[in-house]
Amino acid sequence: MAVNLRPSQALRLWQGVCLSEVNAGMPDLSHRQLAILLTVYLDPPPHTVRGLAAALNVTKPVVTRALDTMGALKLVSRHRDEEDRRNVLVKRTIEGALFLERFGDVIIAKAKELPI
Amino acid sequence: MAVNLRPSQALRLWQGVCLSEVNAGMPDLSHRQLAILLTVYLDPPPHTVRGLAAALNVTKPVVTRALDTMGALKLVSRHRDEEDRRNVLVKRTIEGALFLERFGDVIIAKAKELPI
DNA sequence: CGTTATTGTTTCGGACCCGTTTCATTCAAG
DNA sequence: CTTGAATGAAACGGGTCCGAAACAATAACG
Repeated sequence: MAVNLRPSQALRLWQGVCLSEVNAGMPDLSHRQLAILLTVYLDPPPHTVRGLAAALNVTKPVVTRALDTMGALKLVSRHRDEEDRRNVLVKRTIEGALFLERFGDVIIAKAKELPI
Repeated sequence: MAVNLRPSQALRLWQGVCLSEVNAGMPDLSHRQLAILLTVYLDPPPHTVRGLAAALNVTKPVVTRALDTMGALKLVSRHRDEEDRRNVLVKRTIEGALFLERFGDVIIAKAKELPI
């Protein structure tokens, strides 16, 4: 069944999730960083810096720095590609999976609370 | 009818909208700023700096600076409350309404594209 | 009045993000 | 082997955000 939202529902959903994020003391990831994180977890691997930059239409340093930040938070991990040591492979972590699981739960909860 | 999302749908939705934001060259509003903007447009007025800070559980300078930024973008406007000149009333603008209308359309479109 | 409270703004310091450019490493092709 | 291409990371400069604290301006109260 397709997911159909009305305008006020769409914006209310966004407001509710943004508020949860702010108040939960969640690390403040930029939209670019969140898009990178979600792509790593939702799209099939392998994920390289170049590939992510191309997929999201951002520059490579944006991806590198996002991986620095999210790596420090243990949300993703980096590994050299042993078959082509120029590449860096971005991989998922337990912490990242838990983080996004919780994030998804927030979205689902806010969606369920929406007025009809 | 309640809006029920599955976890993968919720995260896909967020990914799609984040990507649209980044690529559309939309002004980079933080989550706090977006939450403030949405609250001004979705919750009934009047909106004061103090009221917004309390509603979102953020500090007053955060609200003031968000209004600076979004005011420069014409997304909201400020007016002194003539009945109590200590208060500042935050009001909606045409540009802000159009901005959020377009933003809502992006969310709706991404929701409709979600796999079943 | 003069004092206290409330409201919003500004300042300060630190941290982060972004785009561009430059650099180091690694592969591939002549 | 040497040269050139590709990949990711680092450096630079500008801008923004944040929290805490100090600062006006206005109102309320004794």
